[in-house]
Amino acid sequence: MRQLSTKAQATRERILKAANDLFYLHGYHATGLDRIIAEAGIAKGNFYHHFRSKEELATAVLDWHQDLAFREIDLEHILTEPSPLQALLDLVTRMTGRMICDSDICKVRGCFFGNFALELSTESEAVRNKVRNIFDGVRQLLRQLIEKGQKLKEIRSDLDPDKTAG
Amino acid sequence: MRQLSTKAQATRERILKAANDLFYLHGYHATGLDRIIAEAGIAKGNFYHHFRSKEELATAVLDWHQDLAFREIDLEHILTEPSPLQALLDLVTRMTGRMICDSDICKVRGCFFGNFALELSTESEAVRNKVRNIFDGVRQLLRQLIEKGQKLKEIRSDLDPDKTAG
DNA sequence: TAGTAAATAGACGGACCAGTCGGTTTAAAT
DNA sequence: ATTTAAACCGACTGGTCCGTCTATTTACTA
Repeated sequence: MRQLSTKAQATRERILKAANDLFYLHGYHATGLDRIIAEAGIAKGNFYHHFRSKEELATAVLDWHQDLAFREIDLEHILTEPSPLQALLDLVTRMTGRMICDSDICKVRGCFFGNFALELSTESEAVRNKVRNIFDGVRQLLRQLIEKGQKLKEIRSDLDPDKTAG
Repeated sequence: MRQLSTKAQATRERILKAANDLFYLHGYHATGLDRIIAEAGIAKGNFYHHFRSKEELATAVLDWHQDLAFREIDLEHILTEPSPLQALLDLVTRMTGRMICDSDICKVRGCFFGNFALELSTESEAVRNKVRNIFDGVRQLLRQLIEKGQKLKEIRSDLDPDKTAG
């Protein structure tokens, strides 16, 4: 990754934040670039200085959102929680908690990555792969917690860890 | 509903079928009208003879798909099945079965209505209401089956039928 | 068979789309 | 102070979007 000045980094961050919110609210196709740059408060040319295309922005937003999600879910806490079963429960609670939206018109806004995949997985291989990697990561995390819980006798040992995680 | 000749009905059906497939595969916004009418083998003007707008097509497709789904799920069988528990299991199995897609690039294509809602619920009140009605219908069906099962002692009576259905 | 409305056709328009490009400002390095 | 490149600007392009328009064919009805 090339070096960015703090100001340029802030610009990039504003773009990602704006795109993240708009994509989540209206979807990828329904969100025009003009709307994103208006929200970010920058000009068109500046956007293309930071991103090659809208698709590249999409993948960058996926990364950005993953970081955000890990922070909000407090992955650190999940990994250090001594009881794997408790860790699992916390993890699932927080993950599902991120998919709720208490507005008049919708109660569920779904999984950010899943929504993205639904709209783009048939069009963009880059997005498809990125989403798959993210899901695989979550699956592995779940599997490890299950295995740990089975060793500590907190979780029934007749369950197949991988399948249960899936 | 005004009377339609058989041929016009067939045309309408072709549009619905094409839109249904394309919307499900690529999503609403990613599917242009030109693509739909090409698939249906008709001209633009003909489309607007049958539908006022793309949005009206969307709601019509929702109705159309609901009919299709009820037929494929064999609602008749569900309602006449003597054991409510068995009926419930069959219903859920068939509903989830409709959300699978065995292609290389995706294993899950999700719920047709849910996908639609995700893309359009923030934009179109008509679509939002229609999807809500459909979901409410399914919820009521589930609730009735649960209540029936509880009367017949097939289902634990300490469950709240409405919440469980939800 | 004449008349009429439904059904079909496709060229066209204005809006908006992602993306480009030449030019300007900012800031760091020499 | 001069140079250089990163950062930024916004008008512009070609294409696609949804939807409109006029014209023509089909089919029923009187």
